[in-house]
Amino acid sequence: MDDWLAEIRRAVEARDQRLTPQRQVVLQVLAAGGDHHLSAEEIHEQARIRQPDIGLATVYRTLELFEDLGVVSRLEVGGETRFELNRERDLHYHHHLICLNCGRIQEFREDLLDEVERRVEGETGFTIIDHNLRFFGYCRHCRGRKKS
Amino acid sequence: MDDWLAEIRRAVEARDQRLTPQRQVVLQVLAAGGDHHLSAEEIHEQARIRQPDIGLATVYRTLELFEDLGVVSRLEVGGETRFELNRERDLHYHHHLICLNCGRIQEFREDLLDEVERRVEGETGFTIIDHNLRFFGYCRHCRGRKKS
DNA sequence: ATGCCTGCAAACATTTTGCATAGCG
DNA sequence: CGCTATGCAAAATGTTTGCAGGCAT
Repeated sequence: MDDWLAEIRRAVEARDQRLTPQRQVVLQVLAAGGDHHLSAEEIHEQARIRQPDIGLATVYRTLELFEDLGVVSRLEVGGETRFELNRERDLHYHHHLICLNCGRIQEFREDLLDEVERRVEGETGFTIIDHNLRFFGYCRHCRGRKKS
Repeated sequence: MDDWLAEIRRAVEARDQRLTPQRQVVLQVLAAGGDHHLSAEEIHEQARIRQPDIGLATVYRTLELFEDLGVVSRLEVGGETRFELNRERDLHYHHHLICLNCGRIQEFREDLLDEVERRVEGETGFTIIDHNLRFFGYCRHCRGRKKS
């Protein structure tokens, strides 16, 4: 099961860097967060439960490292950045649904975008590396009531 | 031709607000920007050419108003927010291609997303109001050379 | 010892807010 | 007048950086 952690450790050490306790804690927090997309501040808060004097800057630096490694990806929403663990290989094909009322973010897996991507490349001459699709609306719970 | 401006004036006045000189200048700047997506700072800079003592806060407040009215939309990219005028009615169906090298943003019109949207609504119970699709890659000019 | 890592605080960039004043209707 | 709008400066956010010390090889 910690094949997972071991793999990340290998990737980190391949860059002559270390999977320190702080970095592991950040991973644990992200993993425990499930499908939640946490802000740096929230990750920091959670991390402090296990590692009381971890600094916010360390969290940011850690997230940056993990993003470089492809372990984590960032999602900019409403002026702040939220982070998620990339659990599968097919991270390319998952999109976000953002509730305009409660702010909750859920995910959706989908593979219909390849076609669109190819059309865009053909028509514009742009070489596409990645995409990012977000839907805004109201989740099941917030349906009907716009304020809450 | 200024059917356009008149329409916005009507929308503003319908809220018991006014289309002041400052607000008009912001509109002019956005209109002159063509397909460019300007940051608040850039809009402020341009606006000052015509209206030297317009304040940055006014620009922000104006952009907020116009966003409420659906006249302007915002695009968050790389930690900063960029603004664009919604020229057509079908603003729903235009997406952005962001060059990872030079940062230039171009647009692409597309209507293939309705299908995806309906599938998402069916499978998740989410009510979708809007979406936002961005492609990241290299534009024609930056192809090949990743640094420049 | 020589690296990478860390916490802290300061620096930064962007956006928002408070307030006194100005200006339209 | 009453109410919206403005400029300015201060405050609030969110993120990055510099640095002195710490820790693991």
